[in-house]
Amino acid sequence: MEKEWRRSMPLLSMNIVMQLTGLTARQIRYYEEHELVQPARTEGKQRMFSLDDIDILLEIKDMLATGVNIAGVKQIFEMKNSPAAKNDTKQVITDAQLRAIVKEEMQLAQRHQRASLRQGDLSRFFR
Amino acid sequence: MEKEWRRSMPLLSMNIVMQLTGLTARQIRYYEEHELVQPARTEGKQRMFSLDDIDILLEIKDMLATGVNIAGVKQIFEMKNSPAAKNDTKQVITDAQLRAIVKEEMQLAQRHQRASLRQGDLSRFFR
DNA sequence: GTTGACATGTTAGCTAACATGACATATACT
DNA sequence: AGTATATGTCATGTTAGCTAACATGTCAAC
Repeated sequence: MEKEWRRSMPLLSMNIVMQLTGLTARQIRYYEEHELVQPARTEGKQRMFSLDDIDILLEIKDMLATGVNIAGVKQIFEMKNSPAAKNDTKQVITDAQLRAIVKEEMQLAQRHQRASLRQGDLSRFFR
Repeated sequence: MEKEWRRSMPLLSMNIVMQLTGLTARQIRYYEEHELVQPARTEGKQRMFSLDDIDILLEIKDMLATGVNIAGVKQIFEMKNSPAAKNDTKQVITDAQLRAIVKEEMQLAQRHQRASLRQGDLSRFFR
């Protein structure tokens, strides 16, 4: 309970954070620009980082090194912080639709008419 | 219980899947290449997709449209399927380390020696 | 206060690679 | 027989992520 706010206490300057993370100032600002970190500011607008911020920065560094891009990192962070998000591949096709599709498809195949259903994007029918 | 295997039953051909998802064959193969989908195969090596596959493909399409890249999509999928992964920003810096850092930093600042700790990447000490 | 290191926001530009397209050839379906 | 798919290779546009550079602003110490 005491450690908690100690970790979120903004006491590290840009300079130190650069050393701790191995990131350039430009990179760090870039990540902030994309809302991945929100360091506190002094009255004079200078960034002050907490330990939590450092953790986040190191995580970003990790993921980027893995090949994930900023958009991906953001998505993953959101996923971590939202308790929901647990939905396994949401069901976008109902069984009824399936039956219709397959039936339609078979009819078409049988009639050698690859003209109607087969052309055009049907994805709009789903989700 | 019956619907389950119906959804995972591979019965859709490339052609249909293209219509259903609005993706090109090239795209779908590309995603498979990156192990995001694993469609079944006929004896003649032709892909046969299940409804679950379709769901996955639509999800991929969604995320890519959002700006997430393949690596990100993969990461997110893994995160969904692994029960753990729940770790909020794992602690990479201990309080002891913190004290050392800050102390060191203050001493250095005081002595006007911006030469020792301040240069070099310290990120290797963490994680 | 004045000084000198450090931060800031902004702009401009590089580069590497991601995601697709396109084509060719071979094999599989019906 | 004729379309649909497979696989592989080459090519391409776009843009994400970053560096470099600048002019201005901040902070601590003397």
